[in-house]
This record gives sequence, C-alpha cells and structure tokens, in this order.
Amino acid sequence: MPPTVAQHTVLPQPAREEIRIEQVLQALGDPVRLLFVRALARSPEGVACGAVPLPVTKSTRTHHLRILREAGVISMRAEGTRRLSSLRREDLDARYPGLLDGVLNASH
Amino acid sequence: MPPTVAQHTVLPQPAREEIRIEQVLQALGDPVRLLFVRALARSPEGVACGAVPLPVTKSTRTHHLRILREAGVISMRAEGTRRLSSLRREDLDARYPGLLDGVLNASH
DNA sequence: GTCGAACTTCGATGGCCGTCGTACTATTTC
DNA sequence: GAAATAGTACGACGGCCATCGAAGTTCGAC
Repeated sequence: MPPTVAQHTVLPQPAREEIRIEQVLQALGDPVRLLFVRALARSPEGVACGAVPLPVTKSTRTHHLRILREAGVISMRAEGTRRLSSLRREDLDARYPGLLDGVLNASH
Repeated sequence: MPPTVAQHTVLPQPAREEIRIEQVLQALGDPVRLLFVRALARSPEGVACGAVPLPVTKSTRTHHLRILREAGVISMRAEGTRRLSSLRREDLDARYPGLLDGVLNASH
C-alpha cells in the first residue's frame, strides 16, 4: 500500500456554522458526557480519551466521544496511537454566548 | 368529599437551589420541548399549554410540560381549567448565568 | 345540572440509545 | 517483525422515553 500521506490529523467535525443547538444540548444532557466535558474544561491543552476516569468501558467511551465530536462540542486530533480531545470553546462561545460557561459553572 | 379548599395554584416544582443542570440540559435537548420553551420566551406573561402549535397530541404535551416543570425550566399555575406556563428566567439566570440566553439566541 | 373546554392519568407500544464484549486497525517500541 | 498500547467498528441487548388513544377530572358557561 502507498504510504498514505498524512492522514487527517483532525477527525471530522461540523464547522462552526453547522453546529446545531439541539444536538449540543442532547450531547451535554448525558451524565457521562458531562463528566468528560468538565474534565476537558480543566485541561485546555487536550486530553486522551483513556486519561479521564469514567464509569464505562472503552467502547462506550468511543461512542460518547463521537457524539460530542459530531455535535461540535469537542475536537479530536490524532497523535500517535492516541486521540487528544479538547473543548471547542471559541466556537461554542461564538455561537451560543454564555451557554458553555453556564454549564461549566454549575455547582453540582 | 370535603370542599378541598384552595388547591395549590402553582404546581409542584423544584426550588431554585434544587435545580440540577443535567436535568435542565436533558429537558432542553428534546426538539418539541425546545419549541415550547422558545414560544414561552416570546410571551413572558405565560401561555396556556394548548395555545402553542406543536406536532404532538394533548397527552404528549402534558408529558413534556411535566418534564420541563420538574426540571425547573418552567413554572405552571392553574387558572380556571387552564394551566399557564412561564419560563423560570430569574431562577435559571441566577443558577446558570448565560445558559438560557445562549439557548434562546441560537439561530436555528 | 349539563355541556363543553382544557388538561391529566393510565396503559400500551415502538424506537432509539447507552452499554458491553469481541474483533479489528493503527502506531510505537523492542 | 512481534508485542504492546490506544482507540475504533460492529452486533447484540435491555431499558428508557416519546408517542398515542381512551377514559377521567375540573372548571366555566349556559
């Protein structure tokens, strides 16, 4: 097989204008995903999927991460065998000012 | 049966401090409920359940309204045979500043 | 006090979605 | 290249939830 030059390092995700509020809310409405988003908020430089303690198996993790990514909440870039996820703060703030902060600042 | 003096005019709902972000997000994540919330935002004085055009039957409406009420998103008071719903703007803004505005200002 | 209007309640149903295990792929390391 | 690591893909399964229809309740109007 040819050397397959530089696979996309960033996994497919909606452009800022394509983000739909309904999908974002649905994505954030799950307790596991909310946990992950909160963890991401604490480390802006990106986090590997496995680095966050979550009460689910690997495959379920993958599932949740895809939902968050396809909703436009997080961005994922491949780095070696790992995928580093990070919050799309700028995009979300631009599109729904205050929403993300409102979610993250929630006490419990 | 005794005359059952003065039924509660406001239907049971969580106090401000009891509102949980996860429940709010889940409540707002449904397309029908989001439609209703947007309609409420346009008429702050309260709206009768049946007065909002929604693509579901009466009983489904009741279901959605209860979820919104129990999540702390809306308040309902009985007035005659009708139940007037209104957004709990103050409570939501106090607890999750920016969240509601972020949701309501979403373009589509 | 009957009728109608406005909701609620109570099953029943169907579909989606969160979960898991197993198998697979890609990448680094030895 | 073999092994180990990190994550994805694919089915399968179970439970929850949005939906409905039909029957019940509560209030206002006549």
